[in-house]
Amino acid sequence: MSPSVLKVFNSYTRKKEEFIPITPGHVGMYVCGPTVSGESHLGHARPFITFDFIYRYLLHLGYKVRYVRNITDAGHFEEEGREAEDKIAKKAVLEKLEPMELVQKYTNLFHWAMHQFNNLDPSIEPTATGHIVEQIVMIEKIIAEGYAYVVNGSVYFDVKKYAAHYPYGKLSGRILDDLLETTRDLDGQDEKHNRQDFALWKAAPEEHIMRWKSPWGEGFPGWHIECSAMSTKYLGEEFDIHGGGMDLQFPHHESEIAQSTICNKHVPARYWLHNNMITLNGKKMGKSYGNQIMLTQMFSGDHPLLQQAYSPMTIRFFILQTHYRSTLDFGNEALQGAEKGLKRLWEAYDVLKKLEPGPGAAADAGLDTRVNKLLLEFDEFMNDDFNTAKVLANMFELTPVINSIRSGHIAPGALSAATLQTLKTYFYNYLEKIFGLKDESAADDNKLTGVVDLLIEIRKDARKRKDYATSDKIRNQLQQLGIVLKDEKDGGVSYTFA
RNA sequence: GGUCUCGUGGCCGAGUGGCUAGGCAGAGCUCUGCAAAAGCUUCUACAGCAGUUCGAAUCUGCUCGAGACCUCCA
Repeated sequence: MSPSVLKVFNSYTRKKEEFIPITPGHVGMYVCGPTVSGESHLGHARPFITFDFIYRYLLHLGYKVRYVRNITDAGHFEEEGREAEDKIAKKAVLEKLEPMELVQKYTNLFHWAMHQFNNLDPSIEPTATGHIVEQIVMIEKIIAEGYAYVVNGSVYFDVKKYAAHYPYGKLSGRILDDLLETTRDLDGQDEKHNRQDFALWKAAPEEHIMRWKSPWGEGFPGWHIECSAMSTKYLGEEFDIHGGGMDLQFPHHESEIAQSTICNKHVPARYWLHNNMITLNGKKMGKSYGNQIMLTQMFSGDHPLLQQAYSPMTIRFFILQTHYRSTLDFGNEALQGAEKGLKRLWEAYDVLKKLEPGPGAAADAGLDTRVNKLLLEFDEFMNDDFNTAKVLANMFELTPVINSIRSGHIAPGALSAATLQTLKTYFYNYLEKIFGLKDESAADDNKLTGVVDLLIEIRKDARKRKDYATSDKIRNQLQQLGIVLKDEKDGGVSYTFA
């Protein structure tokens, strides 16, 4: 079988393309991070888990990856054209907190959630407020190039002029004329030459707390410029992958492209990857829809729509079971299905780790071949635009094989030693290294496992004496504590912590 | 209104012309002191209509339905 190459769906060209990094062996990846003006909800989990397994897969392929994910802590306009209220400043007033205190609080919470999900930390996590100077420099350059204009201390990007020379709207499939017709009629837009122009810098009104000095007076940066400035600074004028949610395609990413094209003469990234949304009853989960479930609520189960708590790994697995470019509908039944499926898969993985190869060559050549084929497909599926769903399907097909070897339905020597080793390697690589799943059920307390082991010994003795009352008592009481005992056929006992 | 996407069995979801997706739930059987787990077997699909084709969930058209973006948004 010829080794397949990584192909990714590029939103910019709307095609699956072979992934070829600009610098061989190295990958620069920028992913739009959170706005830390509030708590993260379930929808936010999707992009960060998605780009985490993409990051992990690139590492697995042997690339040196610089993964940059920003923290948007400068806030944007709540309602453009109106009083230009800074989202973060406004909330801070409500909660009577310093803006940076609020930013820190939600940044910490975000980091905590990311670690719950076992997401790897990005290589660099720059903040918008820490890069005001870079943003100002970039804006000056755009003005110098003639693609931005200053009005009353604010700076706007001239989209109309840009569109006359460059393919504006290519990423989002938009036509400028359509935008002209359909852009909402908002108040106070008189500053802009054209409605679709966007702010690079906004003059800060008196009450605005977050403000910085600039050549145009005191103000704060527009939303899109931060990503352009920070990606350019850390990844260069042209880098490999730019990621984010599909809802950022327009206007955010389209604007980034315009800014970078003027400043750097390049579309910033070669491959644009966008994950789809998590929906609730078919509707996108989001603040404005009022249908969001916070991550802390997911983990605790404390929400009217939740029948139970769902662990971070359950959510991660739930997301992995779907292709990242498909919408994923939230539901208790679906989450519970994911929880059980993950448990079954993980238990088989635990069994696999302990399997010893049988003597000699594969006793069942047909099975041996089938197992190898399923394993090799893992790489093919991942190379085909990160099809984690198909990899997991193959894992589930291998699960009965693993369990059958353990239970004796399949002879231990049915698989060759080499195949068994490959099986172990692939499961480790995919489950732990690439998919980033981890065991949540394990007790992290040696004393506890010692006590459980002791109880199991006592129960074994009881069963030998056919003292089932005692043995059942031990099993039932432990179960009430969330420790589930299973009698194996070979006389052993395994247990899991709920 | 404009642009675009989607509609798969009880639930979640793979899948771009022919071959079983997979998970969860349900049913039966085997194993087991009992239970749990596991193994084996099994029931529900491709929104509707028409067309292209030897053959379509997969291509085309229409109808119905849902959603996304056009404003902050993962």
